[in-house]
Amino acid sequence: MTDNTQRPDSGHDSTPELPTQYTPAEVEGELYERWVERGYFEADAKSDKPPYTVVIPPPNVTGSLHLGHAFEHTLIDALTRRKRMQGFETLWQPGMDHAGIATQNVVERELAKEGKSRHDLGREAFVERVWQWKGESGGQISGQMRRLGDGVAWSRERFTMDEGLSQAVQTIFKRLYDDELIYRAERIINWCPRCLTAISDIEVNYQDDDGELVSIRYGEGDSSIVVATTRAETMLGDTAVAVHPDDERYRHLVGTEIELPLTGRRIPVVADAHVDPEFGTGAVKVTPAHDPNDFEIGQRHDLPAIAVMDEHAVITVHGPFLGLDRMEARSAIVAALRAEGRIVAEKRPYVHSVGHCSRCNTTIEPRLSMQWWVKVAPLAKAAGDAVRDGRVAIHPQEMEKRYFDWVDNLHDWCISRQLWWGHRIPVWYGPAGEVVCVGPDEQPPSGEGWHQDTDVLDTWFSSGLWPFSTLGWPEQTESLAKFYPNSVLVTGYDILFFWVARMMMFGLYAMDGTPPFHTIALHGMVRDQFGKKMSKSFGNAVNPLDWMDKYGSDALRFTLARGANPGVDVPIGEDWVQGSRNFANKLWNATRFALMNGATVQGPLPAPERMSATDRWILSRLNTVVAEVDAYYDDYQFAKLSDALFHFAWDEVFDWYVELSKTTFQAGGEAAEVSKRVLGEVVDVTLRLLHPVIPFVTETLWTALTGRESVVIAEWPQDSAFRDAAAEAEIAEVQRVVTEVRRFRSDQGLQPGQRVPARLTLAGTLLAPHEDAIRQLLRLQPEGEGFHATATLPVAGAIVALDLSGTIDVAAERKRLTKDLGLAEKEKADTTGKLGNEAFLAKAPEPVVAKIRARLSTAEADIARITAQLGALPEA
RNA sequence: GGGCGUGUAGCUCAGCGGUAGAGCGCCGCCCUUACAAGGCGGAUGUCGGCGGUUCGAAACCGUCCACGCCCA
Repeated sequence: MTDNTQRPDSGHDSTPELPTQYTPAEVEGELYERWVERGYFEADAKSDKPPYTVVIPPPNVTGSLHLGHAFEHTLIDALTRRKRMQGFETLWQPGMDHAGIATQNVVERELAKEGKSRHDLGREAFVERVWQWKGESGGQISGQMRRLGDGVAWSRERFTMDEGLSQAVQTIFKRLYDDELIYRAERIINWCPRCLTAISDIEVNYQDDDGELVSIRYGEGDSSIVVATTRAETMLGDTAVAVHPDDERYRHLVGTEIELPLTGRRIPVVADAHVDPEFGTGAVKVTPAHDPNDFEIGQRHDLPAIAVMDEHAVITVHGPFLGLDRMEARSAIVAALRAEGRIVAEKRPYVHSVGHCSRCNTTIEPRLSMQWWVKVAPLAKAAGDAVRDGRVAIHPQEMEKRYFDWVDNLHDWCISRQLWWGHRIPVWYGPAGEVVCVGPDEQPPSGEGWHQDTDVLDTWFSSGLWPFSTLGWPEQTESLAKFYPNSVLVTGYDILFFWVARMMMFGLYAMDGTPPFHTIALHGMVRDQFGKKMSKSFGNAVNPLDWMDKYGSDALRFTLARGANPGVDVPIGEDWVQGSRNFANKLWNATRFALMNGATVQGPLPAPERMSATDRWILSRLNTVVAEVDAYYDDYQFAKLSDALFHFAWDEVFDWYVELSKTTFQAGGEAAEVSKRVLGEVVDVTLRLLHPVIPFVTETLWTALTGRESVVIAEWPQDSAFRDAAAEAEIAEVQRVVTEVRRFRSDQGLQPGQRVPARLTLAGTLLAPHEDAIRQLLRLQPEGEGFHATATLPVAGAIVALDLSGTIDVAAERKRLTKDLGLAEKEKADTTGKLGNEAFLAKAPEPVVAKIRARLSTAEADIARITAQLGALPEA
């Protein structure tokens, strides 16, 4: 790794020329390429530094960078850049997942344009075609991550379909199979009739749709029962009607058979405790092959399951409805029933919750089918326990509840997909009904009648292995030994159930009970500037690349970081990005000022005795901020740390320290030399503190200031423990007097630049050493001959007398003073009231009482001062 | 239906038991030699409603109202 020492050619005899405005677009790309070339982001498994490992929840190979990625990556990049500066061997692992359904969809659409389907190509050629697509147009996000500045170890980039990761998949499948945690079973699954595959429960989105609720009379006369349904087409597959066992209305019918309309079939009436007697008529139709609840009722009562649709959700039952799509069939069947006089009631629209495919939004068709499953109970138990017993921490902690609710109530996970793109299930079937699961080092059985399962595995089956498969598992690699477990997983709370739970289950299982990460840091969703969800259809989605082009990557990153409160959604608007750009520009110009005035980082800091109170104040504050920022980082409080740095840099360093130092630099001499070193220190440390969040502008400025190689490999600042409360109090007085007099000047309508003769009486106050600076900041001239004070402002024990040449706006001044007097009197009344309350005096802690006493005496002093000033004003 | 969460300045949000804050926006003055992507000054809130606990409540408890999210 490169040594971060002074470059020989970077003497400070000549000040580097910086333009007056910062143009990010000119430098960002070049800086990033330099960082990568120099290998700053690579991680060495042989290093003796302590490891810090983060995996990116692998983005989808079909995707491109959106604000959600930009947000998450900003947080991860900030964490890892700081750790790298702190001397950790830092690995941020990049890569993508193969996104089975999404990718297959993309390539099938391409084929469709050529008038072909995947079946025209055949499986092998199709998969070949997908690889070709991936090579040409997949993985755009990798390039876009460079734009953002992500410090990832590119040489380690992985893809879930890589050879090594596929080995990992086969290995864990075999182990789980041998442990009887993977099994094959026929159940009702979520079927997408467009994607033509099963999907898992969490890939189904429920939304309220307008449907119809139709009440149908089954049977005849006294033995008829009315059932209500939103899915009339499934009645063709009904094999029972169910009622609650305690329901008096139907007790006499339980055990009898009634006729199922349109079919001529007779079906039993069964009693099942799961039927809600309060809902509708209290009787439900039972279609075991097309509804998960009905399937269970069917199991309990040994009912046949009659499938009435094919994989496209087209009716397969012979008769007038054969070949109709499920929606067409619904209308046709309702019409036929109506013609028979069997429709008792119709409610339309009937709003109810309907499942949709999260990939294509097609309505899910529950379907009875043979699939592969993971038995999650023992795995989920372990995943829950790891958090319960504190081996894994969730930030913010409130999110633990959601995690437990989820892992403690997990259903078995359907992992087989009827796709061609993905990891093919390593199970072979033999001619005599043999089933053989094949491990990665084994030869699959061959010969007459043997064939491999045609399904592939859920993409999450492979991305769940990501925290260790990327490190070479199942091989016992150096990287695995060095970098597992990961330090932290940073991801959105919406992903808790997707990747997080799976990574936890697989990590604990595969790595002998070692969880995949110590900490799960959850962030919110990016929203627009009004807090609305971003969506293409709503038209408020933003392409982060546009904002990066316009304002720079740093501006986007800083805006996102400033909004990042743990687990809370972050709104973002262009105005705010602009504000962040302005901050970067301010930083730029402040550093320019420092360079123009000879700020230096050479040599040790002067001893405190040699420094002015101003120097000691800013160093005291600087160290306080270092400590604050560290605490916020350790608690994943990105908004807080960004805000602390923003305010320290702008409100304290730029607005006050830099302004105060101007007087020092003008005067020259020893004090100026000391301040040059202090200013250099303050800017240097501030840039290093900001670097993890805004890497580009800080790199440019820091290298210009220090002449060193790169801030990426600079040391993270440490709190030197230097504090100077006296200096802080002294500068607070300076700020107070300057602000007071500025306010007076503004009220009096004086132009900011207008020089005013003044007499300052500062003797005996903390302000005495600061007369020059105060005069400079307030544009006060020395009192010349014929000085005549027309306004006298007592503040902080000092007196500032101004000669406004006899003209002062008495009305404006009286108005202001009256307002201040009112505030002071209210303060006096409030505090007097509290101090007159014996219960308060008896029960409130002493520091609080002391504080109230201090406020009272301040208020009284203010009242005396202001009253005197008002008395001294000429009559209007 | 079950669970979680949120209502604080025009907007977006911090604060979570001891003087109501920030960013952006707004008003006024200013191109003061680092910066107009800037400087200085200013205005703005019965902290959703009602009860309670407390010496003291934006904060804690109860309740109501209004939103939002997740799960079924």
